Amino acid sequence: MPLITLPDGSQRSFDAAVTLHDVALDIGPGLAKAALAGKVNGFVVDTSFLIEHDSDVAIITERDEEGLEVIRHSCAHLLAQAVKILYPEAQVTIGPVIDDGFYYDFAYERPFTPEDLLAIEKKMKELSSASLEVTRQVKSRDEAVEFFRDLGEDYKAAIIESIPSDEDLSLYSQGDFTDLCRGPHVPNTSKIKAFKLTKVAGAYWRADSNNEMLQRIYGTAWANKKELKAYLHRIEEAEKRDHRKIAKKLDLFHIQEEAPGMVFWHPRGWTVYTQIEEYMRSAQRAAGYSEIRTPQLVDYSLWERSGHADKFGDDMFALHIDERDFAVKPMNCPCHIQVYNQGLKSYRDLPLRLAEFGSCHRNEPSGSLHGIMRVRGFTQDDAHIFCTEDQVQAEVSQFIDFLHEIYADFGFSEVIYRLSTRPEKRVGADEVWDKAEKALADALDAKDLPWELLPGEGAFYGPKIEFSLKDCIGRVWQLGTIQVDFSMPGRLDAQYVAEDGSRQVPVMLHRAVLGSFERFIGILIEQYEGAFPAWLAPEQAVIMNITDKQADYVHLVTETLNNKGFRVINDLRNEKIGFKIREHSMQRTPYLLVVGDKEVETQTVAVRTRGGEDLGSLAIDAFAELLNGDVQRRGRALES
RNA sequence: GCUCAUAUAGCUCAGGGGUAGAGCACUUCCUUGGUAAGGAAGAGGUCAUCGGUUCAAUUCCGAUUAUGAGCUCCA
Repeated sequence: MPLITLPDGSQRSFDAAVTLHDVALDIGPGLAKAALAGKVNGFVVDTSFLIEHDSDVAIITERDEEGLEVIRHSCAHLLAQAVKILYPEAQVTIGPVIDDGFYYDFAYERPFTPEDLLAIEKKMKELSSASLEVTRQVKSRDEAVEFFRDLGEDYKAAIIESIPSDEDLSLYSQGDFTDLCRGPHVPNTSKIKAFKLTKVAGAYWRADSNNEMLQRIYGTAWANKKELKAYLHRIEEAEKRDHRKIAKKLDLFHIQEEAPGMVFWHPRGWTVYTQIEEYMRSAQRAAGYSEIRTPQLVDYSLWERSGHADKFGDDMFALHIDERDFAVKPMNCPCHIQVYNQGLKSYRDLPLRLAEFGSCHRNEPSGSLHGIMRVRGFTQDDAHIFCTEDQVQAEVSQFIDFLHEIYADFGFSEVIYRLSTRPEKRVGADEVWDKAEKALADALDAKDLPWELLPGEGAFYGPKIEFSLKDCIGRVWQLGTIQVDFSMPGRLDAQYVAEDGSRQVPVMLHRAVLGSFERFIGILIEQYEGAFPAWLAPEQAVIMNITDKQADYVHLVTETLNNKGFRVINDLRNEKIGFKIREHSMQRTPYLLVVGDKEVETQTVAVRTRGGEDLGSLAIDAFAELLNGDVQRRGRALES
């Protein structure tokens, strides 16, 4: 006699056990038709789920977040079914839901081509139109292994074998296709109405690069065609923000074949870069850091002592000159310890904060290079804080506040926090790692920040907090970090004299706010779509004449504004004003100043924003004040 | 590093076994025009590199390098 309580609090009782579908039907035939799955006492289940006891029940439709997930998951099965029909030798493996869609990995003798993808998608549409019923059955683990072995699905059998033998497993079937799955799934393939296969790529079996490569097909699926279309449009728009495309249009930098993974900065891009560097320099000075500069090329023995040669050696550029081995520095920390080690330090000197805009080179795998987001030569806003154990948490806490202030100046608010703990390849004793990991977790908790744990993802010398942002198409990039290091100072003989006169080893905090200038600028370009706020813009204003007659006045205004410390250029080309406005608007110059006879006469400039807003005619001083206000606000005020 | 794809003018791209194509940009000339493209003419390429097949390769095949997507790895 189950008594069903619905989300609105209303109750319905039934004489006998009922399926979720029956409950939906009891509420209304429309709902029964729309039902994709349901929630019984908080667990998402199929519409065929039999309710035998009093329960809280909700019907899930395409309008629920969970409904969309069910659709995507079922769409992955639809993909697998289509592939098995078209390419019977392909073996199925796994097919999970991801952001905005799903993928499915197949083992197949050859890679799928874009043409294959079209054929598969066509078959999927056929299967959806065929309205195949999706049914669920339960088997014991051993039965399931046997079932998939008989089908020749060795990967699937291997997956099941790694599940404890006393567990029962659910299998879902549609047509002749059966897959192992926890579920739930849509009751009928016709519920999968709006989907598209997006790309095909290799992916390692069980995510291990030592294993064979499988063929991964990605797709996206939505509740209806309209949402699918909106998604595809969104992706298209996002791709326009790609920092590589914008950088070319705005002449910011380039990368060429002779220096893979290294940036050639052009005047306009370098202006942005140096503005950021100057800003960071003064912010750091105010926060109690001392700036230093250390060598790029250092004898290999230092990297051996620091542990880099052992744990990081494959990623370093090493060279042999005049019978000596050197390496280009991949990190600044060992060099910073050398600066620390000059002169005996007292506990009174701590915390000692040494900062460097340190140029580093790492031989990153060729396949991982990506625009200026992932390069081989980059500059970190790096610093190392030498302190006592007791000072760690306060320093971490202070750093997080500092980082938030800086991100706010750049207009970023949605930071992703992650704590990475000890990796397999590491230096230092486990007790030391325990202490370091706890210090970081405590600092985050004390600020009540939401964070995600990444076990095993820490640096080889210590755990870290990562501060990440997303790029225009949703890829997450780590920018800032703070890492506790109880190991390297000891390895490189850093000491201080404690209050009691004893020699102690300081703790070292590695930290960066922007991470690398290169990556950070890449993110900024995408964030602003190239329209940098005035304080960062390569050129803050351009002054244009209508005819040659105003040229002298334009020169005068240009000089006046540049003398006030602004970055202003002029455009005296023999072109129509509309042409110049179009060009400079596309170059994203914040202010376009037009000068005709009228402006010369009244000693003004006609001000237009890059967005097309007409601010009227302003005296030079008034414009300077306007621009100065923008510069002072930095990225905190949203621009029109 | 792995899988797949791509590489043609400064940029964006078309083409195709036998003198290489467009738009924009560039140069010159005309035009001095008030808020997102004024007009005309001209110049510009060893078709990424190295090999192979062929009477003939920029085109077909292979390797290399770089780039792109994804995987793996990391700021």
